[in-house]
Amino acid sequence: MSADPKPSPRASSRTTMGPHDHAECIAGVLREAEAAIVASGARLTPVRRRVLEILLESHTALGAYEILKRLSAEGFGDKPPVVYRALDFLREHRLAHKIERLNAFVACMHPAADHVPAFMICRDCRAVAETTSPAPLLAGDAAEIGFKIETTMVEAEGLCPKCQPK
Amino acid sequence: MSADPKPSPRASSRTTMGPHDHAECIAGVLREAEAAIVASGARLTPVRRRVLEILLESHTALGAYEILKRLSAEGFGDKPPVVYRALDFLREHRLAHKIERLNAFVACMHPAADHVPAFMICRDCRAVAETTSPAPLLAGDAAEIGFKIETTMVEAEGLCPKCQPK
DNA sequence: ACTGAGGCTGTTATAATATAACAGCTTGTA
DNA sequence: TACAAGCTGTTATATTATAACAGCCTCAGT
Repeated sequence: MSADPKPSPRASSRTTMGPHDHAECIAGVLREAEAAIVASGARLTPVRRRVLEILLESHTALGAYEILKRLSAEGFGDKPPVVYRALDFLREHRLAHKIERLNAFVACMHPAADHVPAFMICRDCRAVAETTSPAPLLAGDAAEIGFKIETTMVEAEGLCPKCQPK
Repeated sequence: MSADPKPSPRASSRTTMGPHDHAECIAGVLREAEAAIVASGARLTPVRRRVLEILLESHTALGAYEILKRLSAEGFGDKPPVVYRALDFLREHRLAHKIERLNAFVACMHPAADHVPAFMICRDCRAVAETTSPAPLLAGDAAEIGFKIETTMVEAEGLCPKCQPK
């Protein structure tokens, strides 16, 4: 772990839901992301960096074509592979996750941790809260049938505080 | 619970992976499915029943267009809405699940139980094992931020016993 | 500075997945 | 019989994603 001028907020409290210092949040994640990528020998190029920023700035999960629209408005390419490639890169480096349920993407809120992502997805506004999974899910069942788990994801759908009826 | 001439296998042991009496498996689930649907006042029409059977017969998750191909070969409609509507119906009645990760569908292996589905998905052959989730996942985190969970799903990807290298 | 290798960006084209909207048929009921 | 509800089938289109190739940028070795 590198020295951190200001301690970043508890990883698990980083979500797009509820009150938080968004700018600080973004800066913190970007710092960690940059460090992780450089350490791995890969390059956080302008498109890739911008896609990560767009995801970080968003309070909801974004579809690929939504991200693409913003990229092309800023002078980057406007064809699907541009955004899908950047997303693939970010996902390979664990800086972004795909919310399968929405066919949409979010920035990872704690890139430094090797974790099993778990999401709470608002079906109304698509806000997404990421926490890490509380337990080695399914490990017992997997062992029982000889299945070898490589990645796990938990997706819960419901209503975020804002979208709940009074 | 209704009287059962032969006790069906333990619900959690019903998967498309590993050895089991497939015909018995299918018959058992179909019986439970039919009962649940009749009880709810809905109708298990020929297309719907056939889609459920196709899913039950399969040892892997099936894409909608794959199911549609089989339907149309048997004289049912050959347009996407035909299969998507049947799948929607089955999912509403908890007789089928969508594996978001694969954009594919599987029959529910324990339709009688109100459960949080958890899947182990082979990335090689797409076999899917369903077990019920071991715990009220995320409940603590959800309560903490005021998120109201409606449905949860766990998807683990990896290699099934058959597809693992020796 | 030159050059080749690898990797990144941008493009064309197309594939795969999914839904909206409407017409006509079937089924149960009065 | 005749109506209402709901199911099936259709046309058309939207949305999400990938294959394949061309050109450019970057860096290491010279």
